[in-house]
Amino acid sequence: VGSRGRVRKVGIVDVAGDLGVSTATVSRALNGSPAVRPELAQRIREHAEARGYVANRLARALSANVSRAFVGFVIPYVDTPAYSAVATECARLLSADGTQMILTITENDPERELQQLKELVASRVAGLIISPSTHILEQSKQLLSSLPVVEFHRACGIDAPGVFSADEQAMTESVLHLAALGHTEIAYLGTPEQLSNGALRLRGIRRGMGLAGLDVDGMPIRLFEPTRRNGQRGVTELLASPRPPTALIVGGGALSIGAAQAVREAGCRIPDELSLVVYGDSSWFALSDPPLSRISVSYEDLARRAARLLISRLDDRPTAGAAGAAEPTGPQFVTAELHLAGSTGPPASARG
Amino acid sequence: VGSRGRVRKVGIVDVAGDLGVSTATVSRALNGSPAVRPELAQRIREHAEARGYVANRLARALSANVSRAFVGFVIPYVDTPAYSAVATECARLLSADGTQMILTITENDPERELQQLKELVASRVAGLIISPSTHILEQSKQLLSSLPVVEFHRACGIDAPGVFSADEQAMTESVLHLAALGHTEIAYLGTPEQLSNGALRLRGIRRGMGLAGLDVDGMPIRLFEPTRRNGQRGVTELLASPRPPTALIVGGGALSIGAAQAVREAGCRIPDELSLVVYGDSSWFALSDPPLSRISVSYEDLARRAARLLISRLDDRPTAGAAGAAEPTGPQFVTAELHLAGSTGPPASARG
DNA sequence: ATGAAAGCGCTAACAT
DNA sequence: ATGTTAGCGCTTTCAT
Repeated sequence: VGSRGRVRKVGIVDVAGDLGVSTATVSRALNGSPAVRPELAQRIREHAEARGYVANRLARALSANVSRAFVGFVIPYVDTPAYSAVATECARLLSADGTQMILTITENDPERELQQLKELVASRVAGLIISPSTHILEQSKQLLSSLPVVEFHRACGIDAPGVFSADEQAMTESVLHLAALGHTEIAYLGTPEQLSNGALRLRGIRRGMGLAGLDVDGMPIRLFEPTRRNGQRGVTELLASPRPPTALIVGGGALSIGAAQAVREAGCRIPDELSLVVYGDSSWFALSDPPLSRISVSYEDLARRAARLLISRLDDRPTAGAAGAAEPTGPQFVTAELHLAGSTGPPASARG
Repeated sequence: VGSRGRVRKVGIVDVAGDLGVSTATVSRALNGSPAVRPELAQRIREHAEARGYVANRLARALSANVSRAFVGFVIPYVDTPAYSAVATECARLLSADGTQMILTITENDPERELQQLKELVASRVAGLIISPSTHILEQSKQLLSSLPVVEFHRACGIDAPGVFSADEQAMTESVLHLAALGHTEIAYLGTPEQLSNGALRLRGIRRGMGLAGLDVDGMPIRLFEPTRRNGQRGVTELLASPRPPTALIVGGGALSIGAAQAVREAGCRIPDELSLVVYGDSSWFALSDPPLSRISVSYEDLARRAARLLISRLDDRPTAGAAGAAEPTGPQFVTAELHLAGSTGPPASARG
C-alpha cells in the first residue's frame, strides 16, 4: 500500500529473481502445484502479492495451448431481456470460473456472425455460448463444430447441446385459453419458421387450434423477424383485414412490444375489441393498462443452465480431439408459463 | 469449400513452409507491409485463406507487447437500456476496429469490480470503457490510471475522459414545467449523490426549485441505489407521508420503472392525483396509460462518443508512458430531453 | 522439491 | 525484398 503509480511489468522473472528461485517454482507455487514446499509456496505467493504481480493471461493461454481464459458469447441483440438477462447471468457464472466473456453482437447478420466467429477462434476461446442468426452460413456451422458450443434460444442444427424455452406448450395453452373464452377468430404474430424457436411456437399454436377444434389452416398468421417495427406492422396488417381477429397471440419479445404499441395506437380497446397475449419478460407488460396476459420465461434459469453446460463441457475434454460428440446431451428446456392478466376476455360477440 | 472438419492448427509456419518462404514474409504479407513484393503478398494471402489460416490473436498480442486485441467493458448492469444500448453500439464500433470487447458486470460491487479490473489488465486489454461502481475502491482507481480509460454515465474522479448525459438541465426544466402547471409540492426520487450522475440530477432539481421560487430545503427527497425495488420503496414512502406531494420527478431508469409500478399499485390516478416525470428510454413509458412524461437520452450517441474517444486514445499513445495525461479532453455531454406526455398536469387544487 | 530449457505462435529487429 | 533470430511471459517436460 506504500508506493504508488507504476502498476505494470512485474513479471514472473522479477518475482523469481527477488526470491532467488526459478520461474518454474514460482509458476508452480502460484498455480498451487503440490510439488512445491508449502512454506516456500506461501512465501512466493506473499511476495508476488506484495509486488503486485498479476500473471499475463495471454502468455498463459498461449503457453498452455488450451485454456479457459476466454469464451465467446455470440448473440443477435443485447438490448432485450431475452438476451441481456442471459448475458448477466452467464457473465456472473463464467467470471466465478475465472473465465472472461468476449461479447459479440451479430445483429442477426450472417456475415458479421461468421467474421466474429473467426475472430473468436483466432482468440483461442475455450468455447462458445451462442444464439445463432436466422440464416447462419454453412461455414459458420463448420467453425462451430470445431469447439465446445452451447446454443440457446435458437438452434441451428449443429451437434451441440442447447437450452431453450418450452414455448410450444405455453402457446398451445394460450390458444386453448382463448378458445375457452369463446374466441374463434384467433390470429398469431410470430417469428419465422427458420428460427427454431419460431417453428416451435408456431407448432404450439397449430396444436392448440387443432385441440380447440378450430380452423388451423384458415387462421391469420404473420411471421416476421423479431423487431418492434415488425410487431407494429403485423398488428396493422391483421387489424386491417376484412375480418379482423378477436384475439391475438404474439410469439416474440420484441414483436410484443411493437404489437402492444400498435394496438394502443389503433385505439383498439383491450380486451373488449381484442384479446391480447404477449410474450416475454418486459416489466411493463404487467404495468400496462390493462396489464397484459403474457408468456414468461425464467431467463436466469436458462442462462444458468447454459453456462453450466459449457463449463462442464470444458471440463470434460481434457485434451480431446476436435469435433468429438462426447455424450449426446439432448436439448434442455426451461418452462414458459402463461400468466393471465386483464388483456384476455370473452369476445364481444359472446357478450352481446 | 472442399474438405471439411479439421479447422485448427494451421500456423504461420505451415503457410510459410508450403510456399517456401519465411514466416517473417508471411507475417508481413498478412499485415500488409509494403516491404513485400505485391505479387508474392497476394499469393501468400490466397494460400493462407485457402488453408484456412487464422492468426492467433493471443500470440500476436503477446508478441507485439502492446495491441488492441481486447478492450474491457465494465458496467454495473447490462439489463437496462442505459447499459445495453451502450454495449450494443460500442460492440459494433470496436468490432469494426478489429477489437474484441470483454464484458464484465460488477453488479455495483466494488470488490468484484476490483477483481475484474485486475483480470482485465492481466489480459492486457488495450483500454477500458467503464461505468464505475458507486463506492469504487482506491486500488481500482489506481489500476485505472495505468491504462487508457473512458468513463460513461458515472464519473469516479479519475483523470480520464468521459461521456455523460446532460441531466442537470433536463431536471431543472422538469421542475419548472411542474411549477408552471401550479405545483408547489414537488418530490424527487433519485440516485445517491455519491454517483456523479445522481449528484448532477439533484443539482438540476435544486436549481429548478430555486428558479421556481419554491422551497428547496423543504422538498421531499429520496435518494436510493438505482433498482426497481427502490423505486417502489421511494414512492411508497413519499405517498405515505402526512402531506403527500402532488408531483414526482424520478431521476433514474430502474427507479422509474419501480416507481411507475408502485404508483399504479397504490391506485393513484395520474395526473389527477399525482403528476409524474420519469427518466429513461424504456419503450413502455410511452405505452403506459397515460403515456408518461419522461426525460430521455440518446444512448447510441453517447456510446458512439465513448467508443470513438477510446479508439482515439488508443491511437494516440504509440508507445507512450503509463499514466500520462496527454490532452485534457474534458467530459462530453449528450443532451437529455424532456418529452411531455399525459402524466403531468395541473394539481387537483388548481382545478377543483 | 527445484532448476534449466524448450516451446506456445507470432512480430520485429537485425542481417543480407 | 526476404530470411534469421530473438524474444513476448508463461507452462512444462526433463534433469537433478
